[in-house]
Amino acid sequence: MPKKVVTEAERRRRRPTRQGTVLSERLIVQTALRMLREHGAAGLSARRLGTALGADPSTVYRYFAGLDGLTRAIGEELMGRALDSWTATGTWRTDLRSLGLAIHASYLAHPQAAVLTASRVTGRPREIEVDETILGILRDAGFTDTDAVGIYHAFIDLALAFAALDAGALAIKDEVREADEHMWTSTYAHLPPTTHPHIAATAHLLADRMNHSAYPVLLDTLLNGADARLTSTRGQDV
Amino acid sequence: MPKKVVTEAERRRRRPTRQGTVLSERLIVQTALRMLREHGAAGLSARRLGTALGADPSTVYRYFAGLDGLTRAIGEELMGRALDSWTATGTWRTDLRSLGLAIHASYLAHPQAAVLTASRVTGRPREIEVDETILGILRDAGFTDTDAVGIYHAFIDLALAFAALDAGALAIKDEVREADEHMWTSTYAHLPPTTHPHIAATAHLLADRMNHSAYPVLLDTLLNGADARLTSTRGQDV
DNA sequence: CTTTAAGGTCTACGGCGTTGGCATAAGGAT
DNA sequence: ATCCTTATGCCAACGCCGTAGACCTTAAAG
Repeated sequence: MPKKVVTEAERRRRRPTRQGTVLSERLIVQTALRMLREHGAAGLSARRLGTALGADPSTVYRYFAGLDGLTRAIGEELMGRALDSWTATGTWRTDLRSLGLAIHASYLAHPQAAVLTASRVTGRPREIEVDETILGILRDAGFTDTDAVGIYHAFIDLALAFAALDAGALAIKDEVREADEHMWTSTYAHLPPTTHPHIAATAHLLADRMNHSAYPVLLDTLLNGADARLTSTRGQDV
Repeated sequence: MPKKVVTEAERRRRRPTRQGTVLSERLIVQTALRMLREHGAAGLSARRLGTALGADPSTVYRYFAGLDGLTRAIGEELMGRALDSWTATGTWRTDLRSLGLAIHASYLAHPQAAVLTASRVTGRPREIEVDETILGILRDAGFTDTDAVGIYHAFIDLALAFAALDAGALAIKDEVREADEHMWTSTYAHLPPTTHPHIAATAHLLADRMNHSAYPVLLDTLLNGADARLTSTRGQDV
């Protein structure tokens, strides 16, 4: 890499762009998010981002090590927003549930961005903060360290996996506009009972279900399992 | 699209390529899978695929409507392989569990391909076959239609979401080769207890956990929930 | 054996990520 | 106030990419 990427904290000079805008990591990330929202996942490119910023495309490389670095920063931003929108109550189950939903919602608010970032572990500050928070909730609730780590793992991966999956579905809908939307009422509803009896019998229910996320149900299932584990452990070693 | 895409069944003439190979959807999909495995997700391009096939890149467009169409065919292939590798025993819980693991494993066998396809619903035959199978298992087991559809939804989305998430992690590992692999033993292990007490306290456990998939645990959690639901329903209306 | 059109090939377009070199002005030192 | 250094924005260019349209060749239908 010929260009040295300088971290935001060390950045000293703030030379305005030819068109007058003053760049920053924050501005670039937010512009990228806006472009993703407006023009879809394929609408984000270094060149277009440059134009949108009123700067040369290559300038972005002074702030991020390639578009991949920008992508990770976007993920970090979404994770941060989830955390900011969340408040603790002190009840572990309530807090975990709302935190999971907050993460899911934060990503789904920017489906095109989520598709790019949700399956990446970045190790950046806000992401670590989320991890610390989850582990704290669990350990404070009385889970053993082993249980806490196991549940934490399932919890965070479930949230991220469904953020990615549901965002993918949303992003496609946004782009193909209904071409895909009626899949469950078109393709699946017209399968003959002779070859596909079970789909045919439940087609009306499927159409309803499949256009919503399965995440809340699975989250509750996970929390139920954790709850059971907690009470059984309490019974054992207290 | 200037090139009319002909379905495999209607294809009549099989003109060999300049270099002698005879093309088919199947050959193209398998070549693409091999390229993905050997050169990573970025290693698949129409041009490289053409060279690998001994054909002009644009020939691919006679078989698939763009690389996106090829991608969907690859997903269909992976789903088909999962189904072929699976055998029913007649016990709903055993069968669902093994089917879920088969889907997950089939995708993870080709992480780079899975990343591209796992979050796409294609509506192609083998995918529909899987859906019909799952619904059949559940309805035959005695679940009400409503429950069956709910569990089916959670089940298939869980499998696909984790196929995508875990494949993403694997694909990155394959490419960045350990740069990312030791994240949990490097970044997270060195966080000071003062700022991140919970991560610090469980760092040794985290490193173990985070390099494995949370999918089996969540799958079992889901099946537990389903089982409970089944017995409670039986109690009610039998 | 002729005809016809399927299907492989050629060429070209516009866009992409990224880089190395260059110019200029911001900010510290005097 | 002036100079100096160097951070940071700009430019031009490289080698890729997906894919459209015209063309050509040859398998098969009659």
